[in-house]
Amino acid sequence: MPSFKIAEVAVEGTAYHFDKPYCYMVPDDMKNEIKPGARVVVPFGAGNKRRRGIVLAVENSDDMSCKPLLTLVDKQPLISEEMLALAAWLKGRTFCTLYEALRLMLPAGLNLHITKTYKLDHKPSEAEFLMLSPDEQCMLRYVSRARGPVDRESLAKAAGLDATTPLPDLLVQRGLLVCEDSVFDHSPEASARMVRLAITQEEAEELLESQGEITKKQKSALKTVLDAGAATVKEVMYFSGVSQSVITALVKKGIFEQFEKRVYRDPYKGIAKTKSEPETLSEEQQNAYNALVSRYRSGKACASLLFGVTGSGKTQVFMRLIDDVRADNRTVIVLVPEISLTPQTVARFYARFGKDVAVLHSGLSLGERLDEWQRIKDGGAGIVVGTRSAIFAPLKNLGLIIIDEEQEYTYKSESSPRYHARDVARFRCAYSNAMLLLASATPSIETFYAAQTGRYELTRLDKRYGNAKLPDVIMVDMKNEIATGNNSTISRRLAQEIEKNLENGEQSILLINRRGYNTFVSCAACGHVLTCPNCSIALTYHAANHRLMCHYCGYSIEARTKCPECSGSFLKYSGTGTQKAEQAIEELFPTARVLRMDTDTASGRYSHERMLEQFGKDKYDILIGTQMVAKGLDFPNVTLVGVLSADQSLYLNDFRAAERTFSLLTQVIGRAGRRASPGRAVIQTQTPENEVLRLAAKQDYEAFYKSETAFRRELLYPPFCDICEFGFTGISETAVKNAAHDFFMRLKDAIESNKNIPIRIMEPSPAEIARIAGRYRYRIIAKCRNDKHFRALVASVLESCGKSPLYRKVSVFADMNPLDML
DNA sequence: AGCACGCCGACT
DNA sequence: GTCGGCGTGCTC
Ligand SMILES: [Zn+2]
Ligand SMILES: [Zn+2]
Repeated sequence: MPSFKIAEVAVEGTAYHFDKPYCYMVPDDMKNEIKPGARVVVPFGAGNKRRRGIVLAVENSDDMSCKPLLTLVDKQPLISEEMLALAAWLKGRTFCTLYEALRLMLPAGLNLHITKTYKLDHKPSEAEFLMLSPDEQCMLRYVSRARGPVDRESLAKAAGLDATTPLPDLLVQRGLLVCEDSVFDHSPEASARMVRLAITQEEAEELLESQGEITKKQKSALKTVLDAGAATVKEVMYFSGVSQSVITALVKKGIFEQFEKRVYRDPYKGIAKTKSEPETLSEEQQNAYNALVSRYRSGKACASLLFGVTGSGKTQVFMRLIDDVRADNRTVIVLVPEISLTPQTVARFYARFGKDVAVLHSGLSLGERLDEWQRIKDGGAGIVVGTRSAIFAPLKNLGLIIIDEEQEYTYKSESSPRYHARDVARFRCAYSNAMLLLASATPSIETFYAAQTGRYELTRLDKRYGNAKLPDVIMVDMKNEIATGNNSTISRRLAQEIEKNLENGEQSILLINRRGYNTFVSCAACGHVLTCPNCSIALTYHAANHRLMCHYCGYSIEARTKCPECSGSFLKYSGTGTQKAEQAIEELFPTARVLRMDTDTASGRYSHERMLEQFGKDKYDILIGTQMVAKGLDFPNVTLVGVLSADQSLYLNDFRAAERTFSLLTQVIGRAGRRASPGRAVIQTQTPENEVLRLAAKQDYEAFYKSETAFRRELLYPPFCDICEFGFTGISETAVKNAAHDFFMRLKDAIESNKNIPIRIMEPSPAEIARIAGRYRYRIIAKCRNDKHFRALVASVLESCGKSPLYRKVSVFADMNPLDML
């Protein structure tokens, strides 16, 4: 009987309910080269649209019913067997599609591009040509001169029209052009772009004066760039309140030009060729290292928690372990939160391990990222340092995965595939019999629980370097402050402490968790709160650009003085953000050098870092900012930390609010005591008696852990159960609501017929933020046990609802153990 | 998500 | 009689 080669392919663009490996016939000319892990292009669906795919397996079969592959892109597989298995695992765990999972494992630069293109159907006759409009003639001439098929945009451009013109398709209808999908191997550059004037300043000024030459929004953007000289696209959007399309329009008109500023310095530049010697470990470090290395030597997959306060020298322990693992010729992944992945961190690894280190993070250009990825895959680097997605680095023979600051939320992906890097790390460690090492001073409750119950080994490292003392913590009751006539966001006590620091030439850090100037604006007459038209979120006033902004969808309008509801002219601006706090401090201490740091001041890739560096060099007295000031670099001269309001993050409607607040406060308070003389921390709150605040003040993680686990055991929250969130979003509220209700019924039915699966589901409800960017959001929360029975139940419900018309305009997702419940 | 197939209304 | 509405089902 005849036998064919059949390839099983993960196809792009499938929905969950019809995602599975699809079989394709392998044409003879690809027979010998095709291997699992290679990219292919396949025809899919009734229209045989070309789609990207990844070969999962190659088999012999006599089944002739399948379509043939169109293109085999790679002769050598790009994705290893381990990663193919990981993709299947991710699908089972996170309810994504196979292709979505596989995409995580390839750098963006290897994404093929399939574009609709046009070419001549036949050489047009003179008569045919003369029948056409001048624009059409223009296009036809362009196509006949081109070497290959032409994409829509260049075609439109050739005739001086914009890409939405229907002319190309009209020419197809008349049988002059044919349309096809073409595959391009290299993607256009990503969008971290800068713009500057492509015309002279005088011309720009003339344009601003002119009538009708450019639109009002374009003028606004032009003015911003004229003032700034050059700016990132993001900055222009922020300061002129326009969307990206306005800027691209100006680029197309030849008024702006785009250029790429290399924000990254050459990673190897200035790094000594000779490797730095291992530092000697303190006794405590040595003990921790001994414990960890003997666990690693077991040769079995295992996991450890290194519970160590910041500044206890975790990194030296990591490096010694890495030495051992590399000596065995096994490889290492080190994950760090985005904010800690600074040139200093990187330089430390380069200095110690040289070119054996590869760095993967979002600041690399597409090309740089591809180069590093290739180098890792080829075995040119055995140590990968990076952020969340580096967990998919194409290393072979893994021996160790380190996740530093393991409680950080950035390790959980917020979009599909909704994976947690920690879980992926566990998979990879199991596959390679490697060790997983989690490290933190304030581990997630789940992780510490696992360490307490023996699933992870617990190793401590709790002496601070040089025996630095804990800071004195002063709680300030803001209720008293208001009662005694101080309405400022800065309490008298905090002001005194800042004053002291200024006198002594010591530095202070102030944490405030909201950006902007005022956090909301309301009408004194009718009480109307100004909200974003696309989101159920109050608009924030930004003084820097005098606009009201939405932090969720980017919407902004010019700040106003009249109520849009009742036209009343008393709009109350209230709530304090970083900008207002900065102003308050400047008014209180006019001579102090104040640095503000939030996502608005720090938009360039390295600007945070540069700001922190300046602060570290004593160029400023006071640093005010959001979370980002709590993490990252060490500042020996900081002796005072102020938390302007501990309350808003503490009283969020989220069972993890306490954990998150504790972790943030502990980190920021810890910043005040990193040298011999003890520092001070001032915490402003309406509830000074709150236990979480008290324990954070004492930096007592274990007491916090005890009280928090008691609470979670009582009310059944992780780690005593798992939580699965089902999310529903869409433009129409009734459609979203109906879908959520239907899903709820399906879940109930499924539970009814699987009585042995422990689940508790809540009625569907609007999400905490009921609408974002024009989409309504509903959700169902389930308390469950994340085992294969439960996952199979979820998978079957998701599959069944994909077929129902109720879900036509609604997107549905399942998120296992989401980290924030907003 | 797209696309084809199929079964009812109103319009030449 | 048939053109086109969109409900239903399938994607190797
Ligand atoms: Zn009003
Ligand atoms: Zn918005």
